[in-house]
Amino acid sequence: MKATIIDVAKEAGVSFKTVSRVMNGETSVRPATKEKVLAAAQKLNFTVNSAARRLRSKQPHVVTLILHNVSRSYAQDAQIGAMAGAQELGLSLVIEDAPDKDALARMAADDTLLGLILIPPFSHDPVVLEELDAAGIRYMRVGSEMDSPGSITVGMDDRKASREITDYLIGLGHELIAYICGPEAHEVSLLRRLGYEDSMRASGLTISAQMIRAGDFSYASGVKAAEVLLNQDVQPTAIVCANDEMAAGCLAAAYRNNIRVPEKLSVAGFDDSPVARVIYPSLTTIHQATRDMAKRAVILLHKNSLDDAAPGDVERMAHELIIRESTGPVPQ
Amino acid sequence: MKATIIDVAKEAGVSFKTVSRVMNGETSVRPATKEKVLAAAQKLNFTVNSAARRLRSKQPHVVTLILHNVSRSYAQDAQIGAMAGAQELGLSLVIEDAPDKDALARMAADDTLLGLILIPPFSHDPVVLEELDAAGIRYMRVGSEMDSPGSITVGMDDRKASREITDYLIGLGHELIAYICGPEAHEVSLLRRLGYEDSMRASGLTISAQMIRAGDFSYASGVKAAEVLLNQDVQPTAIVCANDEMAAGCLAAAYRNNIRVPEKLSVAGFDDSPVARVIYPSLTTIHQATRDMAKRAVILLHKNSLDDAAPGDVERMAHELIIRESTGPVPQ
DNA sequence: CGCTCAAATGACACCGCTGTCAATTAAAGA
DNA sequence: TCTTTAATTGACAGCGGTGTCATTTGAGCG
Repeated sequence: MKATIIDVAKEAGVSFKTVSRVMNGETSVRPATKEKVLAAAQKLNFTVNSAARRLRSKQPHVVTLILHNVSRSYAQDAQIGAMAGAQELGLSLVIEDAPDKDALARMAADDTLLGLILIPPFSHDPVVLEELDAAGIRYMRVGSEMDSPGSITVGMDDRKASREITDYLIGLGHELIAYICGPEAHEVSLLRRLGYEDSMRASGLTISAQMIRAGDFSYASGVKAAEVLLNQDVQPTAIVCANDEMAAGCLAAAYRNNIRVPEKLSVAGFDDSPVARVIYPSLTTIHQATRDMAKRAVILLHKNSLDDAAPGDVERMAHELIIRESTGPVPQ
Repeated sequence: MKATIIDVAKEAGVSFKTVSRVMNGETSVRPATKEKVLAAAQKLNFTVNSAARRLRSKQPHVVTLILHNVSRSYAQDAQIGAMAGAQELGLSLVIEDAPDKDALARMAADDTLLGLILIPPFSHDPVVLEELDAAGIRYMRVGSEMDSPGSITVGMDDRKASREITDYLIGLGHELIAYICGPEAHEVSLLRRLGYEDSMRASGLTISAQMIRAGDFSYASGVKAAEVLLNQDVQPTAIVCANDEMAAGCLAAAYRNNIRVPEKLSVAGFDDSPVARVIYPSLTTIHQATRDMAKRAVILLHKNSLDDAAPGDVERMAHELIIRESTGPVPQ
């Protein structure tokens, strides 16, 4: 039988209300008392019954993660990270597909809802954000830099990371470096492209429109863009892609065109998705801690609901340049 | 404000206990009364407060998914599927790393625990199963065929699927078909290899020890096994792998040995993991509905806890042969 | 038509915790 | 040392359901 707050109270020789206070970290408990209670709780292996707590205190405890394309690797990572965060805090995680007006209204009326976790593309969709603000629904954005009144974002420095990976290629001697963009609707697409341009500019290399191709994060779009790049008059010696799937597409295009990677062409990705490791050659890429970001977002959402944090903040997680086999020195 | 059982009772003109009965599907309620209650509940948009229900009725509501290597694609899929099932049933999902004796004892004592979901390799580890049986912990296995007293399994027919994909290659004219196994500790490894052998035998092809190589489901082991196969005196024209990652490794080895796939060599995988689609050439493989299996496992666990289902059952989910670019006719 | 007995319904306690507010204690000031 | 006042602590109700058991209802039958 599981110990209750009353058992602990008896054991510690205080009223059960005091135990409750300690368990909730309330300040008005004398240190000595607190100690006693904690010891008793430990001894009885006590943990609060969250069902009872939820029933009585009407504090919201549901975090809803809004997902659109569940199969994408970052969506999965976000889900897993968010779940870890929720589990740690004793919150419930609900996964919801892009909610319609009706669902929003229901959410706004739901006093158990702590808030939403938004990942791209929702996290930087002005329409969505506006609707949420209008409905008075709290939310936390993952992986977006765009400011929005009253919302915090957990992200990474996409622009800087993109610059780093381009810098790395330049360091290898490359000068004709092409870039395959993500979809324009994604804010990160812009940031990553800007990072590439920052790097090129800083090294005095020319940024040519011919070397920048549109993509949409899909493998197929990577293939297509690379085919164009590899068959134009001035061919790149390196291609930086806005994500790993498109980089995988580049590799496929190179293979079909009999261009060896990395001997004749270097290819870089972004995300460090699972594919980066099991493709040949394995991808040089940027590792992004999507899971940690999502987890952190849940934690912040929870904290935020307690002590109203500063709005408009961005919390940045570290990224890491992962060097693998798909990049090498510029061919002679 | 959310409607309570009492509101519904008033609206329907019955006692709140009757409403409770209806909400729990108890039989001793007259159809006419039930109708009234349901209508009232609908009208007030009522749903039971799960916190209150959990508090009072001490029925277990926690499902724990045992995971070891969270990053594996099937582990992620299992997690997402299990979560979907839990959400649907209003259960809580907890993720736990390989539990030690201590953790097991705690689980056995935890009367909120509905049961465990086990995926490979735990799901067919006799030691683990025995410990669970001894501790009296209910569990549900995903993707394992091995019988175990009192447990049900949700799986697929690995052997048949493996035979199908080999049959497909034979249909393309291949006769020298090699096989790269999964780790021996995994039961599916055995089943999949047997499927390959079934197919070879049925077509009157010789099963040569030289053509069967050990692997461990990792990319690296796929590379290694393929290197051996592609450099021995009698080289295969097709390689069947026990999973996609090893097939990706084969592709890499083929590339390094200048063997074009599928022109000179066909490669088949198993799982239809995300990598199968974004690799070049894309992998012919077996699609396995891991998510659905895990979800189903949760649902069965729940049902099972109510009406003690028949033990030792296996519920099979459909699989599908996915033909992509990595396989082709036998070279002339 | 009254009686019996199972089926249907209701009354009420209580699950384990938190909110409210009153009671107690200790610290500080007179 | 005795108030005064703030800091601690405790008593008690009640969150929204379910379990137990008593009560009412109505179908079947003599």
